[in-house]
Amino acid sequence: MRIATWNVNSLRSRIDRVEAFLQRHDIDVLALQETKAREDQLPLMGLSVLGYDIAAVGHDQWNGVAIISRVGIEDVEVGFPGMPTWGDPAAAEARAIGATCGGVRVWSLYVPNGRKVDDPHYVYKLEWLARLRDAARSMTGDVALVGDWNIAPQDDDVFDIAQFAKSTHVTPAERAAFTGFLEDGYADVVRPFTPGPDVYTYWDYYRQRYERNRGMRIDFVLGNPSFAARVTGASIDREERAGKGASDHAPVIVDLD
DNA sequence: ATGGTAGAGTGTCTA
Repeated sequence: MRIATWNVNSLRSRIDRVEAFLQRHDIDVLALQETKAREDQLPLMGLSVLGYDIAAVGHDQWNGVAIISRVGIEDVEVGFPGMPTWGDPAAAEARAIGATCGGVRVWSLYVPNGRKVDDPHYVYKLEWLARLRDAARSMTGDVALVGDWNIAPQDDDVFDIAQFAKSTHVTPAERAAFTGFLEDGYADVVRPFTPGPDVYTYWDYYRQRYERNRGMRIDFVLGNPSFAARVTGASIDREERAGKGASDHAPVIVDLD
C-alpha cells in the first residue's frame, strides 16, 4: 500500500495536479492539507472517476483537510478528542481528520502555523500539539500521523538557521513538542529514506525559493511502532513543486508492505 | 522594518 501526504494549498485550484499525482505514483491513500474548500464544494467528479472516495472537513477561506482513498474510508472522525479551538470554531475544526483506509488509521493534520513567537497563535499551536500527543497515546492499530506539522525539528531542516533566530517553527518548545511524539513511540518513517541536509518539503513562493532550494522540511509522516515496522520505502516528490501552478509544498510518499 | 507570491474571494486575511 502506498500512502502520501500533501499540503496542496487549495484542492480546487490544483485538482489537475492532484489527479496526475495520484496516477503518476499509483497512490492508494492521499492526505491533504490546506484544501481551502468547504465540504459542499467536494467531492470532485474526477476523483470518483479514478476510483477514489474522499472524506473532508473544510472552511470558506483557509485550512481544510481531507483524505482521498481507493482502499476504503471507514470510521471518519473530524478533529481528535480534546482538539483546542481558536477563533472561528469551524475553521479550527478543519485542521484534523482521521479515517481507517485499508486497515491503517490515517490522520491528516494541519498543525497551527503559530505566526510569531509572541502571538497568541503560537500558544495555541503548542497547546494543540500537546492535546494531539495526548490523543495519539491512546490510538491503536497501525497509526500514521501525517501532514504539515509547521515544525522544522533540526537546524538542517531549514535553509539558513540564522534567518530563523526570531521565528516560529524552530523554537525549542516546538521542537520539544515534536520530540514528544518520538518519545511516545512514533517514528519519522521518511527521514531514513531521504537523508539531508538540504532536503525539504516546502519552499516559499517568494523570491524563487524553490529554484534556489531555500526551503524547509516541515511535512512529516509519524508512524506508531506497528505502522513503522511495515514501511519499506519513502520519498519526497520534489519535482511536483516545480513550474507554474505548483503548491508551495511537495508531496511525501510512504510505502508499506 | 519591509516586501516579495499565491489563494481564498472582492475586504483583506492567511501563509
